[in-house]
Amino acid sequence: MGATKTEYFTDRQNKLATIAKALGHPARIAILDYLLKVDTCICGDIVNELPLAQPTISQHLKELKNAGIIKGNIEGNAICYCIDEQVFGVLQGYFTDILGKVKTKNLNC
Amino acid sequence: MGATKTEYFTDRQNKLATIAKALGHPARIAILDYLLKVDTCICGDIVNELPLAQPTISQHLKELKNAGIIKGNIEGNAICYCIDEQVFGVLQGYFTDILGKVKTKNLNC
DNA sequence: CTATATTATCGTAATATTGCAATATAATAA
DNA sequence: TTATTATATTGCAATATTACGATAATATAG
Repeated sequence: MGATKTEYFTDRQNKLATIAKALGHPARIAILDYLLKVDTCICGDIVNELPLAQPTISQHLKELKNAGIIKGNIEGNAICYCIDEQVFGVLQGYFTDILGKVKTKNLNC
Repeated sequence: MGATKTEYFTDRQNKLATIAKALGHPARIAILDYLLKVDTCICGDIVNELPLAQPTISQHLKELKNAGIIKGNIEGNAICYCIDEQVFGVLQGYFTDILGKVKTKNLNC
């Protein structure tokens, strides 16, 4: 036990959960905030911006990348990270859908 | 080590991460899907809808409730759960904001 | 070649999550 | 009162996540 039973759920449910899970850590939200703040997408200074050790940030970046939230390109001896806007389109679509359903159904507890 | 260092991040970052984390499990996405599918918000049959044991579902419901994603009211000997649309408004705002920034900045890797 | 700089990976400890059986709690029904 | 029904809590085992020091890998600079 202890492992998520992904086989019991649909692809869509698993995919949404994967994206949400990747966003479910303040350091990763902070990384996205920083990526949005800087104008360039050469992001070799994320390590200096966050109060976490370099291996930890590298790990968080990897998770964001695995979930398809950011993309990374090798640029000389640095790596250029930037947000993959497609994923946010998917998420926004999901929430818009939920909001629409909630409003038309007028569910009240 | 091992615990998330929430004290290093802003309230907004922690709050967003908490909501996203709560959505980061397929069972909890499935619960939300079901809450949207049924017309009533008397939801005592979630246990029969999902392939998980009753204590597990109770735990997932608790997490969704703690994150402010659903609300629950006692209704006789059952409990009526429904989605709290406010949270989705917050999330949608966040993603709309991100999408706007990404598009105006034209970040490409 | 030898630094230096940047990022990734390995190994490991601390902590959190997931899932369920057993049990408890609370409201209603008989 | 004693069922019955619905949900929550406890306790525990299996697994995952978080964080970091040490080290590896890769590219550039000198």
